[in-house]
Amino acid sequence: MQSFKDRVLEIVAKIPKGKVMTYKQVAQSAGSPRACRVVGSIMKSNFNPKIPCHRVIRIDGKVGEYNRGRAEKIRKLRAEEAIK
DNA sequence: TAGTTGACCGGAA
DNA sequence: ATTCCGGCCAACT
Repeated sequence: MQSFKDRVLEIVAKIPKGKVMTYKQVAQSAGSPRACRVVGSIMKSNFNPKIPCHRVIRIDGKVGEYNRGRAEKIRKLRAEEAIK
């Protein structure tokens, strides 16, 4: 039995290149569509290169926050053509 | 065990 | 259009 945290990490790690998922979408895929806040908290607590958290953005299309800086996150997304 | 926190979302002013 | 407030749920202390 994996915790919600592990499940979210697994889903985020499965996000294909050039694709982006919203926090809510990830939370829903993890089993709790209303735990969008928890998803963010999980990521900052489990940041590792296997988890492309820069592909997880807000539902509004904004990048949200990032442990290394939003500019860096946006740059990566643009490099993958995941966003405008 | 209970309380606080938060990389969010949605609605209201 | 932007800004404020409340809610929701899991992790952390």
